[in-house]
Amino acid sequence: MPVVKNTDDAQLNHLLAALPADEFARLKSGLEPVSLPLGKVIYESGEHLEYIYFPTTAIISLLYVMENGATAEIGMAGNDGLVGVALFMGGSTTPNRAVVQSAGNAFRLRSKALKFEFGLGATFQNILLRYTQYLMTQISQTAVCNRLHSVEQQLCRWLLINHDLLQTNKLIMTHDLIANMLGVRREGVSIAAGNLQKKGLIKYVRGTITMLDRKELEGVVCECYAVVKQEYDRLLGKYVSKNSSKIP
Amino acid sequence: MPVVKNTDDAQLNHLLAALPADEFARLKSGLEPVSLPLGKVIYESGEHLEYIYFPTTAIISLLYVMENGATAEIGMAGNDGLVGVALFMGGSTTPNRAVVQSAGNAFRLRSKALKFEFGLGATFQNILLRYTQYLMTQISQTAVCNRLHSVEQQLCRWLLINHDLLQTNKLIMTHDLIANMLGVRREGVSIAAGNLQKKGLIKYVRGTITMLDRKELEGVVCECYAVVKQEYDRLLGKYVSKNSSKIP
DNA sequence: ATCTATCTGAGCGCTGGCGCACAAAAGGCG
DNA sequence: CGCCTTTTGTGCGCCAGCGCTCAGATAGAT
Repeated sequence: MPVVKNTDDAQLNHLLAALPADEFARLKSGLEPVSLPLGKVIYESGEHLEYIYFPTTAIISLLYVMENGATAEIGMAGNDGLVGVALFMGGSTTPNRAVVQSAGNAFRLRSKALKFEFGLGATFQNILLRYTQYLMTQISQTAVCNRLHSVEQQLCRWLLINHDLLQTNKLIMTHDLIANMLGVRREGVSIAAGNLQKKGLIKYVRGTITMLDRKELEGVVCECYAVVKQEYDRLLGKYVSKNSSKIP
Repeated sequence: MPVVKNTDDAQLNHLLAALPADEFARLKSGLEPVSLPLGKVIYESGEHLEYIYFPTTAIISLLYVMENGATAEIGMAGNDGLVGVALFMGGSTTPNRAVVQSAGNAFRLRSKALKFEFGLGATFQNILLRYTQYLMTQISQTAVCNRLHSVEQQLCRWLLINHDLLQTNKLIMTHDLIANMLGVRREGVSIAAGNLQKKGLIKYVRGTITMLDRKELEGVVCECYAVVKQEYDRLLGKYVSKNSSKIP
């Protein structure tokens, strides 16, 4: 159900925007705009994928779901990336869930068209593989961060990542949902958020968090945040515009 | 410094063994056997890679090193895989270290030959990408396991993975080294190992751990172990022989 | 305006893992 | 054979995060 007919918006996604004209031209007709509501499950763990998604304004979270129902986030993708690497990596699916964390739009592309263009071994393939390596860095850093850092630091990191992907500094998200992402207790998030609020770095009321002082947040966050960000620039900087994650 | 002239041993690596005759023939001359001593650093975090490694009897650990020197393992590769995905993914390097965890042999292949064969888009590419997806699963599961499971369970998992990659049930490894891998205290490992020994599942003396009862270990371990193993079979089962990780 | 569901604050007690410090045991080496 | 290094056992005190429970606050619905 295409909402818009033209694909100009596709340029909002940094990866699509980075493609040479001829490669984009081939993909263009296959790019279907979709609107993604908050909470929508893009794909379920182990379910074969049909489409790859290139978010433009939406943010999608990669969630791991344990047997007992506990969840933990392993990565996130917004207009800086894509969702569905398993399609071109060959596995067709992955053992994790993808959920819309912030409502917005995306373009999706059918598996067949994706694989064809990927198989040409040109820029598209290069960008997709580099993005995948970036995603691995994200996941690795999450693993390490889970092991070694406090909830407060992890919350900071999570807020900053969101801020980078959002077009605003307002975040629609309850403590409970954040707790599910971070894989910790809701109370733990409330306490950590309370501390940040006391320090004047954020402000929140019933499901809306406003980031007030980015600089200070960057002072509290652990090294994990910067490492991942730098790796994005290193891997994809030559394709996407500088300061891709700049916020007004 | 080739130790052996012929490359028959290369068949010990499951990924190389899975290649069609013609693809292997092209790679053959570029495969250089190397002997990897315990503790050797294959590549340092951020250092540009020259070779990709296909272990035959060695086990290599992917270690993340924090600014303060703390370490945590994010993945492991033995004869079931390879080390150096960054070479074909495009990044040339990754922000983690690769260390020999169990001495043994491997074959290495120069970046240039690797990229050429990868670029052909045949089975080799397919296997490498599938292995990379498997590695992502490994890392994801580590992230989740770090978040949600006890040291004892993680130790179990670590022992079982090693057992799968080893040709023996004897493991040369001190508690202290294991602690560095798991990113926990040495004492924590000693206590967890002590418990497992009391239960009769393992036995250890000064740097040597013997696995006595695999079945029981599988009873104690968390779900993370099986998930990763199944994903290997799903992604690469059609290429490598069944029960690739069977131990006598 | 009131009710109700949702969200956040706060207070228990508990436990796993941390940091530190030191003792005991097991090799290795001269 | 005795010294010395490495490895493992043990025992503190400490704290972050967990599970549970309940109260207060807030927005949305009726």
